[in-house]
Amino acid sequence: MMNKDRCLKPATDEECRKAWLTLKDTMDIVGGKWKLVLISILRGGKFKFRELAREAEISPRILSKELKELEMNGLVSRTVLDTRPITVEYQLTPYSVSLNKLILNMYEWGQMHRQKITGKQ
Amino acid sequence: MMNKDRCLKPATDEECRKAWLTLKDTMDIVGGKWKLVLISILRGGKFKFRELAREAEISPRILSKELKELEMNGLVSRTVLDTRPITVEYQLTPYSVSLNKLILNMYEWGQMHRQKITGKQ
DNA sequence: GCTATGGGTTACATAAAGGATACCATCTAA
DNA sequence: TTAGATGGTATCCTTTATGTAACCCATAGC
Repeated sequence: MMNKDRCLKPATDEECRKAWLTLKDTMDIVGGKWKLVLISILRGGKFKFRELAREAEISPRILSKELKELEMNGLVSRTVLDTRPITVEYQLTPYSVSLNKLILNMYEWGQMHRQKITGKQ
Repeated sequence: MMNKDRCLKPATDEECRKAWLTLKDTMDIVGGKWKLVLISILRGGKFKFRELAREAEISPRILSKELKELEMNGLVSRTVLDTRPITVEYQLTPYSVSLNKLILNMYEWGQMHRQKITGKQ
């Protein structure tokens, strides 16, 4: 139990399966080619749809899909502004902050690993 | 700078791009359908090729590919035993421990997020 | 020789992800 | 009235990921 909590070493097949499903949940939300790119960009502030498309060099179709998913998961909010013509702003939600530790970990591990394979330059 | 180190909020496009590439490195190694499943299973000890295939319910073709990638990245070691017929054992390397924090973070976030969307049961 | 087990590989098929292009609708300013 | 910006959607296509089935090689037991 302690063991499981500290290093997630599942003792039984059941536990292993549950652990995997939970990891998969996370991967579904943060994985794929664009999710983390968009989150990174949105850390810079508010963006309109086309601004974001230009910034990330992503096609509108994919951008639309990704933003919907991020919005559904409570990580991004969409605000329609009553301007002429109407504009839509996307920004990170306060909840998205909960990902900070994870993203930082991924970043650190990637950096460490790169140093390891390129010979600790 | 400090900001970047603590919450990875890239200030420039360059930084944003570099951050993304580093995150992508990590995703390449740990992402996909099988990598984390196999790592989870291998936490249980040594496994032979077919044992692992049975355990994970993965086809030999994919298993072979995944194991090669994990091995290339120094996370899994492959040992040929001089038995009749020869057998091959796969196990996690000491280096794989470096992923523990990341995996635990992913697990915790997934758990927390699930509680959030299912209404904090 | 026949069959079984272990460790895979090869060839082929399907599913999922991502991309390109064109387009729709609304509005404004020229 | 035409052109350009806004926020997208629809259609089609390519690439990558994953799966299935059959097969190869070696050894051991019968």
